[in-house]
Amino acid sequence: MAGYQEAAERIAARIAAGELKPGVKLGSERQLSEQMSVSRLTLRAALIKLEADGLVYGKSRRGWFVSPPRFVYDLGRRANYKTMAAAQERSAQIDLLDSGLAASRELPSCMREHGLTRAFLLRRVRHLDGRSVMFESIYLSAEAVPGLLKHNLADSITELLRDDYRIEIDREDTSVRSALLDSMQAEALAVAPATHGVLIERRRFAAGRLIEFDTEHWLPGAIEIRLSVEP
Amino acid sequence: MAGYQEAAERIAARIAAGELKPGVKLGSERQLSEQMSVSRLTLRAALIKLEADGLVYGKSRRGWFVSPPRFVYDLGRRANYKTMAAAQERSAQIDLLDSGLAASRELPSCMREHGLTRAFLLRRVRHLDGRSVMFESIYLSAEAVPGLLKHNLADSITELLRDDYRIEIDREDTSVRSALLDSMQAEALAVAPATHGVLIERRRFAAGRLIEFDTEHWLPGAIEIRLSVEP
DNA sequence: CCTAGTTCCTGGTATATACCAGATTCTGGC
DNA sequence: GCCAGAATCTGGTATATACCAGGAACTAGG
Repeated sequence: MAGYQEAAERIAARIAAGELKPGVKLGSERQLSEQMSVSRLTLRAALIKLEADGLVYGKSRRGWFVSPPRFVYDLGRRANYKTMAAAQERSAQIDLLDSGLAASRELPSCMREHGLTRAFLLRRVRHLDGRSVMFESIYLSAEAVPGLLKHNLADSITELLRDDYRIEIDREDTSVRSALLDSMQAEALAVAPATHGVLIERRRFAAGRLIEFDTEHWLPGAIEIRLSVEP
Repeated sequence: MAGYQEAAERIAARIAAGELKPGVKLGSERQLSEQMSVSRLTLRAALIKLEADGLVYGKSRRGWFVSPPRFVYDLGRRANYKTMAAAQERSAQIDLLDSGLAASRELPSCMREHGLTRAFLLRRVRHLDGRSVMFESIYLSAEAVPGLLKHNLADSITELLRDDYRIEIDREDTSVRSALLDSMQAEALAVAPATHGVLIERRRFAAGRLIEFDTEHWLPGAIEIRLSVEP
């Protein structure tokens, strides 16, 4: 009786008991598998399941760690990332990987449907307590934000639109689903290729015009999405 | 050069080309792995990745199938499941697995915090085009809905509350995250044990009182959550 | 023609083994 | 004491093999 389910339960129990604290690195896979008398593949299966459940997370070729609490992403409140993180007593950081005009080939179809032909594309990685947890691609209508690249692009885009361009977002369509990370995203987040994640897509409008299209790939154990509605 | 990534791409290409249509069963794992000149484990890894991306789905011990389009779950519109499914031209069905008073041990903590001591528990499975896609556990405050078990529990609970109990939900707190299915849920949905899924939790209030607590475990490839907000 | 029981097939799980490339650690030279 | 290069360790991937229990298909009996 040495299945991955049992191995997962034993590790989960050690975490629940407080024996292993968030951020702590588990031993190496070979080491753990020997300790628990299972093969390395079985141990790996257990870790991958625990990762999907948000109890541990793996950093590619760097080991497995006990997960901190999920970041709570409130779709209702329009607070920016760093403010939300501060409210949860966590440190946040945004890295700009890439910025420029999107090639017309790679213009998202939803922008083309709205008659847009040119857009800026930003690629960013968001960190939480030093860990990279989200990869985002932001498309901004080039007509709406001329000279975008001269601005600070490593902070809240909402605030940039409001303060520098006087654009107030008045509608936001959000979509959430499960999706794989492509190789660029996986590498940027230092996770195994083809890790699965939570994909949030947002279309943001001002005065009926599509201003921004945004895809956010979150590591699945790192986020919890919340929403309060009053019909 | 025979990795799971390449195998996944080849299968994805066949689906994208329309060669394999939604609902169609792929060959057996042994058969496919031989065709593609990879080991069965490698082929399985490819299928599991494709499943996380929503292109195929596995039914435990029954094979792998090409996924139909995701069910679009609009959090904003308060339409019921069957209506939403009909609008998407899909057939929906709800099975009641279990109903009764919840043991006080298994009363969810959020209900206890609201001073509730007794609740009904319903377990249901929702189907889409004949495929089971979601497992839900519904806790209803026993004070709010006396004699609940005499009613039809295989249809919209919202409508039951409104029509039979004159309870109008005026606030709904929703939470979405990634989570594993437990063995009961996996069995009811006919998927492999410890499959990962999308967990939607809802707390529903009427006149400031918690009426209902609901957990919905969706198969990850079967659902897309949408929301439109106008600040 | 329908049913019950047997057989075969399938996916789910487990093992041992191997190799690669990126991270980390160690070590020798300056 | 610092730095660059080498050796080592680690996770990621791939193979072959094996067994089990649930599903599906077939077959024999009514």
